[in-house]
Amino acid sequence: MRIATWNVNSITARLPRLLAWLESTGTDVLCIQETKSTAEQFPAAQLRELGYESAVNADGRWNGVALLSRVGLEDVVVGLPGGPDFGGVQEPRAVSATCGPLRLWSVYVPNGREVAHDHYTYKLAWFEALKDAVAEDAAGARPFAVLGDFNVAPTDDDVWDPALFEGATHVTPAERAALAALRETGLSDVMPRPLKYDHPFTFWDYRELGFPKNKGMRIDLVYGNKPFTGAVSDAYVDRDARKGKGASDHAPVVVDLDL
DNA sequence: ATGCCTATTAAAAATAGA
Repeated sequence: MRIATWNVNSITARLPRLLAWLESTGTDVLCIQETKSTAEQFPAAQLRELGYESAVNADGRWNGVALLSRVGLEDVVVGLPGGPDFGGVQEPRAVSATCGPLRLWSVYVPNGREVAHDHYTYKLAWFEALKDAVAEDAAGARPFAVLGDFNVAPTDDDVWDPALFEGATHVTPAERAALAALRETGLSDVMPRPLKYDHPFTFWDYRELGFPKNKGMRIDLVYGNKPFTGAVSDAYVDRDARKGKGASDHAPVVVDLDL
């Protein structure tokens, strides 16, 4: 089975690429982030023509997540139970479902913006709620994984120049401690292979030649429990999907499983 | 070439991304 996670930066703008990518890679389950759509605008019909069912949590121009599956999609949970509000609302940043033998989450962790910003406090609270929400499944016997845009670089090796990130979000001890606490529930970071260069970056800014100069970050992660990681046969970042006109600023992380 | 930011909302400029 092949599963993947991809921050598409607008499902509407990315739809032609997304459909072609699903067909060319033969992906069975895809976790999507930043649909930037309402649930009504989500192209469920076109995806169904390709054989995928959709579980969507989306409400407008920002955020939005989804799960696509052609191996079953059951017991869908929309949202992060116990998750914090921002601006008085629960933003659409999580959806989970059972896809064949797997229990999976698609998550879009809040960015944080700046360390002094309310959004950063919100980010840490969101991580705390995520940890509590997944703990039981993480410790369970069923293959389980949280996939998505975590908006944290787990180590200094996961940014192209750690010195440039001094004092910025995505690299702070508190954010990395939140990741460690999540792993403590029984999850491990499934490290993908880079298909070029030394680091499996998953995001490159659109500005200043980020991609051609490989000024990237690894912030799109796959956190799986033991039954999940034990079934992993390969994992890689599909950097080809970041090339050319009309690309997202994130590349997909692909995981192959012996399941 | 992998190439100097993109998407949305809304009708110009603001917001968000990281």
